[in-house]
Amino acid sequence: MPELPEVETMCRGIAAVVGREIRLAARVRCQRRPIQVTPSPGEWKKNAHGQTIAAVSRIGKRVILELSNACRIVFEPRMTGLVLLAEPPTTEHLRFEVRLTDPRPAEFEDPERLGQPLRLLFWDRRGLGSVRLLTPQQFVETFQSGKVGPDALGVSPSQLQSIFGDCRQAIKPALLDQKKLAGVGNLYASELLFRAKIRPTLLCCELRPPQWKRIHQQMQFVLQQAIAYEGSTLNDGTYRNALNKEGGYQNHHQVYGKAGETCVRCQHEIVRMVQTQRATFYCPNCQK
DNA sequence: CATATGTCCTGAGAGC
DNA sequence: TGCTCTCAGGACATAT
Repeated sequence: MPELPEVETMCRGIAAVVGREIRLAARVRCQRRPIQVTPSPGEWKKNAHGQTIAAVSRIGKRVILELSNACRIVFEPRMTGLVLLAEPPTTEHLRFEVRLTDPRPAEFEDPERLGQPLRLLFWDRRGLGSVRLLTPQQFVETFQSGKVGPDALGVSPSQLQSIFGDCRQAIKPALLDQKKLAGVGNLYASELLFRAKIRPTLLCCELRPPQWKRIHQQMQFVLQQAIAYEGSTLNDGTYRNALNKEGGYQNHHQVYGKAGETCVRCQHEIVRMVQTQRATFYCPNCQK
């Protein structure tokens, strides 16, 4: 479930692609039902092949490659998508490949691949993700204001309050609305509200400035710390960084997936509930 | 417009 | 052991 920290880790992990030229960018044939790849192979050839990757960036939970012709390649991992420079976890779910010019940086040297170009891969077990090539105009239309909210790591406490303050939704499902705020997903929403000592069911319009300040503070803390640990690899082992290594933040979760366990602050039992069809974990004693 | 629900997908784990 | 069923949730389409 790549959220902001996992997608940021992917971006950092593929920084070596910047400055390289795209030799080929195409779907990989696999036995599974195909993921969404747009536009047509002909358009990919016209607008991606031969272009240099000018920059790697992130918009919310998407990885963006900016090309020298100002087109963008957008990777959307959704539930199980991975952007990799290493060999994928399985060849079965390999979906898309970007072949880049040599030489590769030394840390990616693999004797078995000598003489082959550096490959940037998109792997997706469940196949809910997508890969898109957007023209500059399409890129602006896709991400213009209103389509995606400000980044969760770039907002101020007062901005947070102005985004959510009038909302009559509960705070936890509201945090998941990417049109309001980009980057927070189901796992980190529970974690940050626990640390902020805010009950997930409180309506946004009931929250006061001191509470928004705590939410802001713990949102920055949790997301930054999760980035430092290269994201969370849950028990299913799906999430990996760009070199196919596990993240480490799952060892620092305090409530997510911990129903029935003891609260680290007050020893009360952690509870699982469902809000808008998503699991929420919290401590009923110390989240007021 | 705001908020809620249904849909896609695979594989792990539960229960019998 | 081996089968069936449920569940996980990101983003979008559709419904209220």
